[in-house]
Amino acid sequence: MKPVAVIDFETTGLSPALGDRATEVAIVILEGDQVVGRFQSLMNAGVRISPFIEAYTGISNEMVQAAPPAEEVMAEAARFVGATPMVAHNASFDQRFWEAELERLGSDTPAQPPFACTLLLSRRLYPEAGSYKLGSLAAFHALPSSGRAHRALADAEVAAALLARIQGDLQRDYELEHVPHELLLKVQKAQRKAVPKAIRSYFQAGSKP
DNA sequence: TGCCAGGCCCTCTTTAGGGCCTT
Repeated sequence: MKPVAVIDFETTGLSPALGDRATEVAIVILEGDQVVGRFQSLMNAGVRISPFIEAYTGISNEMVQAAPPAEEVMAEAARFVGATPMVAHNASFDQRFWEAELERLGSDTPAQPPFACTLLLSRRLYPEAGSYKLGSLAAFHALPSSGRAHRALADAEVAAALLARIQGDLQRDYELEHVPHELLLKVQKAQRKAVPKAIRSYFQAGSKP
């Protein structure tokens, strides 16, 4: 069973292109349905946190001022992840911050496959869920909660539990031994009704389950 | 100067608009 790295960022806002920066990162390594590694750190990017964000995340200016520099934390996070394929909830958000913060390091980082996304996968697999917020999906699946929502490690743990659920459901429904990252990417890219066809074509193309 | 996300997905759609989701 190959590991995947489930990541969650807390940030000062929605867009690194508009100057927003990461304030906290957490990474959970998942093998099958088992968590085998965790990384979590606040980071100091030298930017102010707005009152809205402070209330939303519980991360204050005092907390990040006491944290290690963002470059140091991101370098350590990159070493922790290595070449492990990555997953996040609404992954386009976390992937943008991952790439933007790593780009600031100025060093070469290993090429990685695209992030798999538990939000896109849930839209494909659970059309009856209604809401696709991380907390709503956790309630829908009765996943265990682990700490304060909107803190990086708690959200990464919930996203990892959601991914384990998704992988388990795919294994059961399609009689798979395991669910490769590449298959998750195929499924999240397919239209909802085309998911079974996408899975069949993945294995007919010569990939082994 | 002032303003500013980006991508997905549904529908009263495709020569578009608006809601959702992440902080």
